Amino acid sequence: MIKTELTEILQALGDPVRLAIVSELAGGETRACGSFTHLGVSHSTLSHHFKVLREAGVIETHPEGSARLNTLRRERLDARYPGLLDSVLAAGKA
Amino acid sequence: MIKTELTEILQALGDPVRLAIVSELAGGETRACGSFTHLGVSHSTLSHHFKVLREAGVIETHPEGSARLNTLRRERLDARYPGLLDSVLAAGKA
DNA sequence: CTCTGATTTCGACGACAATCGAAATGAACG
DNA sequence: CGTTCATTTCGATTGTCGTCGAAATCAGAG
Repeated sequence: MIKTELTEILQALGDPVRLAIVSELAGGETRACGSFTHLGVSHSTLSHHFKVLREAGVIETHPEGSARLNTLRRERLDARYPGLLDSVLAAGKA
Repeated sequence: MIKTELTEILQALGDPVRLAIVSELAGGETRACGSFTHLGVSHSTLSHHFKVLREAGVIETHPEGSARLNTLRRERLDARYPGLLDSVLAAGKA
């Protein structure tokens, strides 16, 4: 299965936990990894999902003190795939 | 993993073969299942992918003579998830 | 330097997904 | 009804995915 960049993004967003993460990051606020425990998965699983989103180019992580803050790479996604993120987020909110 | 309707659609579109099928159906033409052999997978695999797309509500299949014609359920998708299909198709074309 | 809190990596495991070939189904047609 | 063509289902295999707990890493505080 030859995975393209687009299918990788769609696949990354196609998991409920990851879609919830992206949805919560969509407000623009940067959030630490540890603030997602309410999603009901363990820390190691969360870390795995962050890695998938990072490798798909959906989020980026930069260390800030002892924690790591995650932000949505909205500009990059909007430039490369116009409207995609917005429609997914709008659909997820409804 | 509690799969929602949206994540099911995103996951369905997150496979290269299925995205290619949807892309080719986007012209509006209805195509028989058998006309996708150029994607490099067997008939049974094609049938499986059509089933996934059908169950996700992305396409519909109606028998026409001895063959089955597939069409994209564009109106339904556009109504439920405005802009989603268009942005995915535009991204896939670029 | 050690302790502490936050995150990642490491195996491991069960579930699911993509794929195939072969067999079954179904619909026209002689 | 039997043949033929198109599609689906079946059974099997192989690989990937989501998940966990435990161990490793890493950055700051004492």
